[in-house]
Amino acid sequence: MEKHGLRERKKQRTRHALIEAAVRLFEDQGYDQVTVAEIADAAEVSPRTFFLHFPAKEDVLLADADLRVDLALRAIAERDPAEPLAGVLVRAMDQMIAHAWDSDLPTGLAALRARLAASVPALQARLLQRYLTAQADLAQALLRAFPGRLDAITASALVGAMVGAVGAAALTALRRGDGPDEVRDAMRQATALVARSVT
Amino acid sequence: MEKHGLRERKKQRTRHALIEAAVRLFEDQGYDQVTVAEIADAAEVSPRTFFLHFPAKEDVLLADADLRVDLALRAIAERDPAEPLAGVLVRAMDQMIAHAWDSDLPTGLAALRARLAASVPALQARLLQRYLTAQADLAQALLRAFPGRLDAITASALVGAMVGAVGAAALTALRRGDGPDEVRDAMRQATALVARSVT
DNA sequence: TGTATTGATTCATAGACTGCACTAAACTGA
DNA sequence: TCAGTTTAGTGCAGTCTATGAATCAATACA
Repeated sequence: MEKHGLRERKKQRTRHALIEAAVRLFEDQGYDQVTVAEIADAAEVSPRTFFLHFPAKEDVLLADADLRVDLALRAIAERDPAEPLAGVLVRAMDQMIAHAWDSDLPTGLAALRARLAASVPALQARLLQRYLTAQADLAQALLRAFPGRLDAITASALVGAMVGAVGAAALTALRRGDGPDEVRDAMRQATALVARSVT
Repeated sequence: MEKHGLRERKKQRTRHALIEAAVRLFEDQGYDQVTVAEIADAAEVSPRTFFLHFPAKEDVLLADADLRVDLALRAIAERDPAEPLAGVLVRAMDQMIAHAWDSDLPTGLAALRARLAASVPALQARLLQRYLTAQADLAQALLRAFPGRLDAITASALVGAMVGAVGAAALTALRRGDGPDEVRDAMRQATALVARSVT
């Protein structure tokens, strides 16, 4: 999996420089007040290069979202054949929640992203959109894991309910100023709620 | 509530002209291929005027979304005190589903919007964003309607699950080419599924 | 070493969206 | 009917995101 040598390392370095510059500038001045040109400038890189690494301005803050989805997909694929549907679903969601709070918290990225995502519409929208495409993959994986038990509509409705519930719970917790632990608990509570609809 | 005379009527006329022109052009050429300038031109209006009526290009297709949310809100507010939580939720969602299939189907707007929303990221994002703000309103209404029964997290998780499930079910049905009736049934099935998590 | 990749740059351009000054038409009250 | 006020719409200049094309320069690899 690991790509080779120096070239790749350099690429990652400018990528990180862009992310770091963006985070710092966003923290100081707010999302809308910072232009892509300024981010590129702070990272000592051409503005064009920014779009070589990220398809849009928002994505600089969503760099690692795909990774989480892979975790959930693996959780579904590697299930114990005896494990019930509800258990698999909850475990997959827990993977994502846990990873979010493990990997991003130390860097402080999670807090910033949460704050910005709650207040900047463009970012909020892009985040939701990511979740939506992830939903399709998760639903398909679930359908494959329980072929006789589920149809396509039920599988996607189930995943949609999970993601929708967790997202909504997280957002309301964030909006009322809860700390990371409380937000995580709210998300877990939401998964438990939806899990009850699967008997 | 009704604003007075001629001025307001003229304003609505240009608004409708813009919507109609946009829909027609989108249908013919696709969302990305049509510029705001072309829409304005077809509506015989200045490009600047477009943004006087709609905050962004996407919103010309989402003109009536708020109306549906009001229906659901009213369904929650005017509930029979004896009606159980699950019943109120299902009824509120049914209101939105029914209205969508009554008002937009005849005009063909629903089909176009669904098709475009599935393929145009910008539109998808804006649509999701609308759902999100609607969710917050619905959750609040639900919380008010069942003060002792629910907390803020549970209320928003419940609404999130409903909207998420219905949205996902509709999208998968649309993606596999189902007709309007089948899509509506898929949405109803999703509401029933989530309703089971409320006991 | 020589050649092919490829990350990054520069230049040019499209298109969404905004601020501002302005016109003309529609409302208001006497 | 005639002032004065409001406001939908216009025109223009400008900002910012995003993309395409040509090019450079450093790395990879034969």
